[in-house]
Amino acid sequence: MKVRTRFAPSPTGSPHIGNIRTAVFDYLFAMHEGGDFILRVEDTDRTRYVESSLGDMMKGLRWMGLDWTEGPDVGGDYGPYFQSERLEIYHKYAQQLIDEGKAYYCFCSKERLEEMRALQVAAKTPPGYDRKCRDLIPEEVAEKLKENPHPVIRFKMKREGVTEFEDVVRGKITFQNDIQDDFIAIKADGFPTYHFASIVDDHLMKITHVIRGSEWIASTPKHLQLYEAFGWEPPIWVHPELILDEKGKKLSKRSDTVTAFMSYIDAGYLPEAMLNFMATMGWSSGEDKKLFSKEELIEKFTLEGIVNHPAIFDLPKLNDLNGEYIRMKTSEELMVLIMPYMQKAGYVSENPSEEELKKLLEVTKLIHDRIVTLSEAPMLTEFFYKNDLEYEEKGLKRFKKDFWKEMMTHVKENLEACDDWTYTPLETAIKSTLDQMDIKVGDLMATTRMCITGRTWGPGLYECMEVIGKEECINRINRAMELY
RNA sequence: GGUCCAUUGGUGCAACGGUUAGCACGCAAGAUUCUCAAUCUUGUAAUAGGGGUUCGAUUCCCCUAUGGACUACCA
Repeated sequence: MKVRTRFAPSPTGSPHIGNIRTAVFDYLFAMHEGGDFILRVEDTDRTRYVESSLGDMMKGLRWMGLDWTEGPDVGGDYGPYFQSERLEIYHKYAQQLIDEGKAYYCFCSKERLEEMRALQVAAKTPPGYDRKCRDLIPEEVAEKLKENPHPVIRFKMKREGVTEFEDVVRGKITFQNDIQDDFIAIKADGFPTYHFASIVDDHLMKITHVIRGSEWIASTPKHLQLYEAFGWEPPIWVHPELILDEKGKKLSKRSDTVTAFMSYIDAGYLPEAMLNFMATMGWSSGEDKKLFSKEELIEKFTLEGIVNHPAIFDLPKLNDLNGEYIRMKTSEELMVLIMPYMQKAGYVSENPSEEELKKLLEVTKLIHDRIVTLSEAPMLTEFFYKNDLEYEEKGLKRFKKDFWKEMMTHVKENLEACDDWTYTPLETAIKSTLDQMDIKVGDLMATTRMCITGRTWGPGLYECMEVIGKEECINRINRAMELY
C-alpha cells in the first residue's frame, strides 16, 4: 500500500515552529517511502479563522521545500482539500451514525453544559458531558427537534473496557473507556469538530500514517472508536513530542518571536538550515552527524528515529547551522541572497548597475564568513555605504590618546603617496608609519580602523580600504581629525 | 483534581544489558590575525532520587520527585 501522510493545519493564526516541524516529519516520511504528502485545510472553526494564515502556511512550507503532492492549488483525486467544502460528506456520515444508533442528537444548552462543568470542577470529578440526551426515545427527539432543528450530534463512546493502540513513537497506550466523553461530532452551526472531520477525511483520503503532535494522544480513543463504528481500518499512529520554548513550555501561536515561523524567513535564515534544524529536533538518524541536506533527510528518515520526549528550541544552534550553510554558498550566491536586505536598507538600488553589483560582491566576500543571518547584511556593511560614520562608543578612546593626530597625519601622508590602492601597497604605506614614530602596531591599526570604518571590529582593514577607495579613505581620516 | 506521557551535561541527539557514557551547539582557554568573526587545538559539563531484577544496568520493573500534554459546540 502506498504511504500517504497529511499535514492538516487549521488556519487560525500564523504558523509556528511546532506546526511546521510536524509537517517536516510528515513530508520526510512520505518522501522516504515514495508516498504522497497531502495538505488539508481544517477550516472548521469559523470563529477563529484568520485570513492570512493559510497563505503564510503555504508560503512557509514551500519556502522550506515541503511541497505537497495533493492539496490546495495543486489538486488531487481526493479533494476538496478544504474541510469547509466537505460539509455534505460529514453530514452524510453523521447521519449514518445516527441511523445506526451510534450517535445522537444533543439538545443541551451551552448554559447547562457550563453549569455542569463548573459543578464537576468544584467537586473535583472528571469533567464531561453527563449523557443526558444519550438515551432519549424517538418521540422525545422528534419533539425537541421541532423546537431546536439544529442540535449538535454527539458520538456514543463506550462505557466499559479499554481502548488501546500502538503508537510508533512510544508503544502501547491504554485508556479506560469509562472516563471518555461523548464528544460532539457536528456542531450547532453544522460544521464538524476536528475529531469527526479528520477521521472521515483520513479514511476517505486513504491516509496510512497519521503523524501529529502529542497533544492528540489523549483524544485518540475518540478517533479509534469512530473508526470502529464505521468499520474502517485505522491508520498507523505517530505522535512526536512537542517542541518547547526556552522555558520548557509548549510553543503556542500567540507567544513571542521564538514561535512565529515567518519571522525566521524574514530574519534571513536559509531554508536548508531551517529544515536541517527542524528535522534534527526530535529525530535522529543514529549517526553523530550535524549537516543533512534535504535529499539525505529523505533518504535516512525513519519513524523509528523519532524521539519520545520534548525538545527545547535552541536558537544558538540554529544560528550555528545557518552560518554553516551560508559559508557553503559561493559569494555570488550569497550576494543574491542579501540583495533584498541591502535594497531595503537603501545601499543598493532596485535595478543595480554593473558598478553596484561589483562593489556588492566585494563587500559580500568580506562579510561572508561572519554573517549569521541574511538580515544582518546591512548592519555589517553599513560603513561601506555611509560616509558620515557614527563612531562606535567603545573605540572613542583611540581619539583621546595624545599622539593620535600626529600618527594619523603620518598615515594620511603615507596613503596619499600610495598610488597602487591594493592590499600589499596599502599595508606597506600604513606600516611605514611605524618607522616614523615610536608607536605600537595595535594603536596604529585600531585608530586607522576607527577613522575609516568607525568601528573596533570588522573585516581586514586593507580589504575594507580597497573597497572604500583612496579618496574616501582620506576624507574619513580628515573628518575624524576635525571632529575629535 | 483526573488521564496519558516523558526524564542522559545549560541545549539538541548517540549509546536500544557489558564503551574510559560519544557527537554537536554553547561556554572557557590557546593558536592565527590589525580587530571581530571564520578556522584549528584543548578544556568544561550528564545518566533526577530511591528500591529491585541481573554476573553486570543509562538501558528492564516499582516507588518518589520533576516536567509536559490533554481534560471546549478549538484544533
